[in-house]
Amino acid sequence: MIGYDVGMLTKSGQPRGHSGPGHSVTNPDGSQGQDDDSEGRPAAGEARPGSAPRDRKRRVSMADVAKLAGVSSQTVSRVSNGSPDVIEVTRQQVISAMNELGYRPNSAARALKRGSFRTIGVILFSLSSIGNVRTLEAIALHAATKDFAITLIPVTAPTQAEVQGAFSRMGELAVDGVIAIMEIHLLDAATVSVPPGVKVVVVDSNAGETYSVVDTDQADGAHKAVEHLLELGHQTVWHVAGPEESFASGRRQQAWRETLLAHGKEVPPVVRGDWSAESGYEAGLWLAGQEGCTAVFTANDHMALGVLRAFREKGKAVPEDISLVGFDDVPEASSYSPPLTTVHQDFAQVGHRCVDDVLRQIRSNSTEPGMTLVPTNLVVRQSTAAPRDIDVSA
Amino acid sequence: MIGYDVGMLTKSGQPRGHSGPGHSVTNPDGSQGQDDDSEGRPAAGEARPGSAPRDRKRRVSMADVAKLAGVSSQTVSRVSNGSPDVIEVTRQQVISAMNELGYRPNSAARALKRGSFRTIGVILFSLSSIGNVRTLEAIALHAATKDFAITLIPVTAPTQAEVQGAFSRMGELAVDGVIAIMEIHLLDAATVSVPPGVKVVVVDSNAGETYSVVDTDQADGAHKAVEHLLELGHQTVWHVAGPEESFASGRRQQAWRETLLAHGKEVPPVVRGDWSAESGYEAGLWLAGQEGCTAVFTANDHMALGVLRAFREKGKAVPEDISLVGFDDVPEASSYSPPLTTVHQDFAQVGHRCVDDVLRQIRSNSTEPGMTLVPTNLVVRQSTAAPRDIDVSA
DNA sequence: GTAATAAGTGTTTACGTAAACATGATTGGG
DNA sequence: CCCAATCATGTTTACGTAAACACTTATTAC
Repeated sequence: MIGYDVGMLTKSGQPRGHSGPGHSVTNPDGSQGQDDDSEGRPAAGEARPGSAPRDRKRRVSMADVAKLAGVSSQTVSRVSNGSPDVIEVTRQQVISAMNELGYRPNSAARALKRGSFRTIGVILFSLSSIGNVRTLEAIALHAATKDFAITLIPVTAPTQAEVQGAFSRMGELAVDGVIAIMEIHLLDAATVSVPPGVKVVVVDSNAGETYSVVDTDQADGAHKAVEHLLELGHQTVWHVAGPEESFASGRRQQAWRETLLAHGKEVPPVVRGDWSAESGYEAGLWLAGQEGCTAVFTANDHMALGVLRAFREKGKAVPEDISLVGFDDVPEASSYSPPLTTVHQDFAQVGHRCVDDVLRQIRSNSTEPGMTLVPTNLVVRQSTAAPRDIDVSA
Repeated sequence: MIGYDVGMLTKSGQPRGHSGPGHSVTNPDGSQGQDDDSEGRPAAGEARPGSAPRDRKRRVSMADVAKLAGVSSQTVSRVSNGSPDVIEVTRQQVISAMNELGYRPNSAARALKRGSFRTIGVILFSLSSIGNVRTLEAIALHAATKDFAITLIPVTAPTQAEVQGAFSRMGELAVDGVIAIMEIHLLDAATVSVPPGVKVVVVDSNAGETYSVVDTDQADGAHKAVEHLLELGHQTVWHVAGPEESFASGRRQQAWRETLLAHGKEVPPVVRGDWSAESGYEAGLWLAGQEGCTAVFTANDHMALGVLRAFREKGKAVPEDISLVGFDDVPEASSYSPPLTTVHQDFAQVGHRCVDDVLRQIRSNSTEPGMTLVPTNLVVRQSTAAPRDIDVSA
């Protein structure tokens, strides 16, 4: 995966000439080109004798293509939309006219006529969490395969007002459906009104009864993490939770607690962080001083990183003195010291399902909610082991 | 920043007992086959034979509002666009009619008429790098303040064909300008043709003479990193570079080399990684075995994380045995062990400038390229120190 | 051979908005 | 008091596309 490139600074910049002339449709500064049309177009906006180099050359429309190809604009439309009712010869004429003029369908007009934009809006508060980013990426990629575009609707602050604002802008935005990625519980149907007919899917929230929800199976993941530690022989498992406002955090914490109780274990006090590595560090400092703490489950990997640092500074070895499990499986988790045992979230899957669900709603023109939980799996690395004083080998 | 929620486990996990009854759960391996569907192209629409409770209530249009308010639709348009030429009484009538009917402007029609969508397209290959993500976030936020929306145009593979495809889709996409975030040098003007009139800004590439470019001042950052290590008294600085295709990597490497040469230092062989922590780990294993290696500059923080792990495993202490500097200043860098000295990139600034530049081009209707370099600054933490055998205190 | 289809293409129209132009009402200067 | 200027509003039109329908031919059915 890595190579040694001794001293090689040869300005390797240029990726093979690839000059291939072939088909230079457009000169970026293209003063001219654009052939056709020298025969005076009725609109004649060109006049502008004075300075003003407005090269506001009207875009090529179907009518232009139709004229060149010697057909009606409706036929051009049919070709453009792949209608089977066009004879091959005509189709070729139209296509070559399209190429000659560099025709591109105008999506505004198309959307106006069709009443659909083939676009999905994604509302998100922040891209600072790995999960949001990966989910967004998956959404974008999957939507692209369905020929849908993605419009981003950032929300600057996680307040009711902001979210409400984002939703009400929906109505006027060029969007057929909406995916809201919110890790905060702001989506009470009571307080946020969505324009009628807008299809919504929510990631990670409590809006389950009003809108479709897609999410990682948080409880399942936390359960697996805790079970793993208990099976190794730990008496109980401590927990570094995420911020209180986060639903994901809440669900992980709840599952952690329930799993402990189900095994008849004591439930230690919760340490609460804010997802950041820094807060994990502080939590770790405190945990390192707790008697009998041999196993810790942190609600995400970044906090686990902070915990690791704190433990190292306090002379606690991982996993010899304390075992640690994270959540997320960020790409770097395998390079922590030691490599982190963690719960892998399949964000790609989450994004995929989101798109499928909005498209389902758009197709069926209904807003009937569904719920999808994407399973997790535990990735065991080297940050967990049996506790010192217990022998489970027997 | 973190609070101790001691013992407070009493149901605190479950914010508002929202355990949600009812509500069908769709199994991930979804029996609901509706996946790969026939959605591809809208060849034949709907067909919907029987019932079809299409509540296709035509959307409220200006005409409806006009009728209710007893004015012409043009007056509604004026109110909608904040024209000053409407008398207050009339304006209020229109506004209340709007509210009553729940009118929202139709952006398709608006765009068709205006020839502008107030939308910026962002082409990106991947969201896996921190920089891209943070830049995108900044772009989205800043564009929002300018009342522009963001459309995502993901490119699945960093090939010429893909990028070309993305650009030619531009023409038909509802986009007034484009920001391309590409860390790969694929944007030769010769091979990629942009539809005429499309305003382009490129982040991190070599397209400087054709398109506007905005980027972090990579050379400056690398220079600062190397200078810092040399000032501490190290004889030279080793380098873990990013992948060869990356321009950012190339510039950092080049600046590293030039700085060493400027100080008359020897230039050690380059170790090449691929940005991942894993590749950093491998690089670190190799570096740990090199005689005289006391200072390392890695081209990003994640690789530095891997290097740290390798050094720890090889018994090399940081910074006592080897000093280490990263690049990016990811949020967790301060929680590495030890906290990492690194070059901070101001991605927010980069995104901000991108938007400003596209908007400039859109406003002036020119595509005249500009170039903006955003300065970096070195964040000194605890991974760097003077080498063992040198005394710089004098 | 004629009627009934079907296939391929053209014509008309509507989508919702806003620019350009037109109208009617008010004002003010001489 | 009239003409011009200004203001507030109405009317017409065009933006580019695609649905609905109309119109030719060719093909098939009898």
